[in-house]
Amino acid sequence: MSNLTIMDIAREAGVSKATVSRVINNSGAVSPRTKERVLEIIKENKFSPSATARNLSKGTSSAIGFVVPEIDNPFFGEILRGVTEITDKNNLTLICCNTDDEREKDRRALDLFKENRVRGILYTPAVDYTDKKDRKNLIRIFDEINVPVVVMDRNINLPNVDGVYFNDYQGIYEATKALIGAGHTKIGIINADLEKPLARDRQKGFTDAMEQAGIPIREGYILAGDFHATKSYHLSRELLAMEDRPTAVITCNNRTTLGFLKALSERGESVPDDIVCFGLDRIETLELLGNNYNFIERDAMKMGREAIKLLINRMAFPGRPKMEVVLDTKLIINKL
Amino acid sequence: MSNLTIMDIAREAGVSKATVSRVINNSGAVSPRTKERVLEIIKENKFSPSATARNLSKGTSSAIGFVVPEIDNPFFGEILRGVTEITDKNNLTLICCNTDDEREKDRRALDLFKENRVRGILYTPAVDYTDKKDRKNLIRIFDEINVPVVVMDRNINLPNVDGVYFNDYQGIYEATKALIGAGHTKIGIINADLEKPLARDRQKGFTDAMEQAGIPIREGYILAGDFHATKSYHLSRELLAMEDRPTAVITCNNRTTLGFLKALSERGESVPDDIVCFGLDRIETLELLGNNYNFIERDAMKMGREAIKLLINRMAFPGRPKMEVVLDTKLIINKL
DNA sequence: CTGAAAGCGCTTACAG
DNA sequence: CTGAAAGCGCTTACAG
Repeated sequence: MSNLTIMDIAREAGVSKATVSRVINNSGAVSPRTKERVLEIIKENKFSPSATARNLSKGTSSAIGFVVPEIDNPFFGEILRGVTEITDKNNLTLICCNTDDEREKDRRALDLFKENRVRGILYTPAVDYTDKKDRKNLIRIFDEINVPVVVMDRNINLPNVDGVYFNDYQGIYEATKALIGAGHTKIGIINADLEKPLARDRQKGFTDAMEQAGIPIREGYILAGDFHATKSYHLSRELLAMEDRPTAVITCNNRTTLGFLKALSERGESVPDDIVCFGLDRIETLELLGNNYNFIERDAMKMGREAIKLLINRMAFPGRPKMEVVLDTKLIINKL
Repeated sequence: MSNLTIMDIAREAGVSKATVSRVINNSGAVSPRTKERVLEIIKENKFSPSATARNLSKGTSSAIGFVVPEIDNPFFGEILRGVTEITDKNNLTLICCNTDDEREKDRRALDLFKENRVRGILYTPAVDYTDKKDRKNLIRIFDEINVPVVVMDRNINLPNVDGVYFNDYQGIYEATKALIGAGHTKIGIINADLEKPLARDRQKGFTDAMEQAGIPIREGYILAGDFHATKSYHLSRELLAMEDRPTAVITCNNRTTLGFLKALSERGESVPDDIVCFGLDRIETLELLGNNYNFIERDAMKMGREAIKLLINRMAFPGRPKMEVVLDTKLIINKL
């Protein structure tokens, strides 16, 4: 049996489609008696109006595009959870895409959103779009889609686009200061490619803290990987094997931390006795197990909530100036 | 500037809407010259046809509903990843919902899917629907929506509905046998409420293996929690504090394992020296760190892939008999 | 090979 | 308060 339509309901209620529509939307004037009768029949038949037809007719849509690079990374899982918490309440539909950090998939996701005429996009870029051409291209695509966009987590400095970011600079800066305060001077850092904005930002937090304390930075202690565990693991092995190695290491995201801890445990060493670790992001498993690493906490669920709120706000006020929400991080210190 | 329509393209190309439509869909006959011209103009204008209008017109949809209870649990994150891998290739749109294990949200997700006239649903139930009334209700809802459904992971035995499940029974059964084979006789198990089908299934794997080996099962070693870490933690504390405690413990999902390991590490004890642990599901973090627990591996990404394949197949062959895919698990043994 | 027209299931001025 | 009609942006028989 195919789906009922508004026409079926109208017929059965002995009214016109228009009236049924008014009842459904609670719009216009409908006499109480008519309304009741129509509602009754709708209920009886478990009728629910087609979102597709409604969207076409109204020229709007209830869909929000959501795209993240690694949907199986709990960090993004939590963001998504924060988002759904609010979309659910607002009757918004989430179209989810996963890009595996590939530009091509990023592109396809945006095409999909365009075809579906989404009302807004929650976007964590797959790559950093530092390449001039890629960047121009991306900006053009957003121009074409022409709906509100909120960038999450990875700030690629798009003109006139809202965003929600963590204050990673501050997090790393404070973590570094905390280590220095605890007497560490030989501090290493495992970061990603320092050409990339995200990595640069974090690196600056480190450098600033070190310079302010008048502590020289040793080139050999600065490792530039790619934010993934494997790379971090290999870099960490080298670092840990150095003759004169750091007494503390800062890792710049949760994957990096894991790579480091793996290299460490392979040597039969552990934190914080053999070396101190200060990581970015909570790692739930380790925390549960009482692992003594220190971390900079970032509330991903909150990021999700803020992002969708920003988007909804922008949908309501398309003309308002660009807004960026920067979420503070928090140091969780176990032992330095 | 609002979106272009097929009419704009038609006008500019000097043809009718029908022709443009044929070009877009590669359907019907269009002269090569016309086709080329139309394509040219489409490209120039970055035109992409409205999925909404197309869906309404064709009476179909490109959307698949995806609903899981805990989107920030990496297990479901991986399932989702497996799903997107295939939907991306088939130009299917994923509408994601998160239910937090709440029946009410489960219900709302299905309503949403109905309104959006999705073509199919990938469904992990929020609750087990053992309650007769709830169950009837659910079946009725699916009847109303009347599109293919594939249940994932949690088998609630819906009549005539496809599903993809792991062979948890076999996993636990083999794990238990492995423990017995290594000489353990005092084996505990941390499971969920044994009234629930999921838990019962796992429990049976345990019981069967023990009985076949002629080993008596001690009531006190059987803990029934709820598949969450906190509950497991509390139960584990009691278990570990017993005078005559087990030498090995089986934990029935990743959360349960964490709760157990937490209770253990709090006592200053660790696996496998103080007690052996055999868990269901890999825990990436622990593995990376070389933690010596044993686990039953379940390939969640594969579950995602199989589920969407089953759904696509069912969409193509609506009349075919019910199919269930049961994925084998695999023992990963470190030290028993 | 191409176009005019009807239709998908709604919404919304407009008229009464 | 209610309905007839036009329109949203497509697709698809049908006729030529």
